[in-house]
Amino acid sequence: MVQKNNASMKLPDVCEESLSSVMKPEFFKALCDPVRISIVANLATQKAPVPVTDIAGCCGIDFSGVSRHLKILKDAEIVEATKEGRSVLYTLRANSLVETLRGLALAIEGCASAVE
Amino acid sequence: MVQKNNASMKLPDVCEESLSSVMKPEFFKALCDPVRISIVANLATQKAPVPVTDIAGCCGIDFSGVSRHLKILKDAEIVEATKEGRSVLYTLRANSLVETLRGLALAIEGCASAVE
DNA sequence: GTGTTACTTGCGCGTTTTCGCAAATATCAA
DNA sequence: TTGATATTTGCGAAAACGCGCAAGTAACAC
Repeated sequence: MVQKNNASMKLPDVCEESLSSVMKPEFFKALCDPVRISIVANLATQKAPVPVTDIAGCCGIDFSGVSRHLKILKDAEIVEATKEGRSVLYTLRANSLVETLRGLALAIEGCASAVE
Repeated sequence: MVQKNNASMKLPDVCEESLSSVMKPEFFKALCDPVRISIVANLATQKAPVPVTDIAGCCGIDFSGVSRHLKILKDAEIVEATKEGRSVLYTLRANSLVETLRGLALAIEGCASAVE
C-alpha cells in the first residue's frame, strides 16, 4: 500500500480506492466473451454439476475451447470444478456471482451518493 | 426470433434465454479494461461533469487513448458526454449502471432459484 | 498390458485490442 | 486571419485473445 490510511484521505479518494478494489477488471474480463456468457447462462439453468462435454454443446466451438473458457471462469471464481471419475463437473457459483454484482452496485451507489 | 414462445418452453430454457438477453457481453467488454475501470472509479467520485484532460490524469496513458476509452464507455451507455465550449464533459451514468448490475443479479438469482 | 473416454494443454494462425504519435477538427481569443 | 486549447481520428506496431487441431494426461474397462 502506497496509499495513506482512510482517516487522512478525502472522501472522493476513499471512494475511488474502494471502488477500484471492488471493480476488478478480471471479473469483467471473464464475462466479456459471448461463449463464456452462454456457458454461464447454461450453467444457471442446471441444478446438478455438468461435465465439460455437456457444456460444449451449448456453444458452437471445439470442446478444447470450452475447456479453456471454463478455466477462465474458474480462475475468476465464477464457476467451480469437481472431479468425478474421468469427468470434471462444473457448477455456477450463483450466490457468489450475485453477491459480487450487488456489491458492485452498492459500491458505486455509495460513492455516487457520497459526493452529491 | 427462431425461438418458440415462453408458454411452450421449459423453465430452464426460459431462464437461459432471459439470462442471455440480460447478460450482454458488450456491457462486460466495456468494463474489462483496467484503464476503463480507473475512469469509471474516477468519475464515480466527481459530482460535476469532467473534461477529458482531467480524466486523463488518472491513468498513465496518452489522452488520445483516454478519449478512445471514453467512446467505448459512452457506446455502452456507462458514461455520457456533453459538449461545452471546446471541452467535452463526461459524467458517469451511475444510476443506470447500478440498475444494470442489480438487474443482472436478479436475473441470475431468479434462474438459480427456479431450478433448485 | 491395450483401448476408450473425458478433459487439458501446446502450438500456430488469424483477428481484435490497445497503444503512442501525428494529423485533423472544433472552439475561442487576439 | 493567426494562434492556442481541447478533443477526436488515422495509422502502424505490439500485445492479447480465441480458435482448431493434435498431443498429452488421467481414469476406467477389458
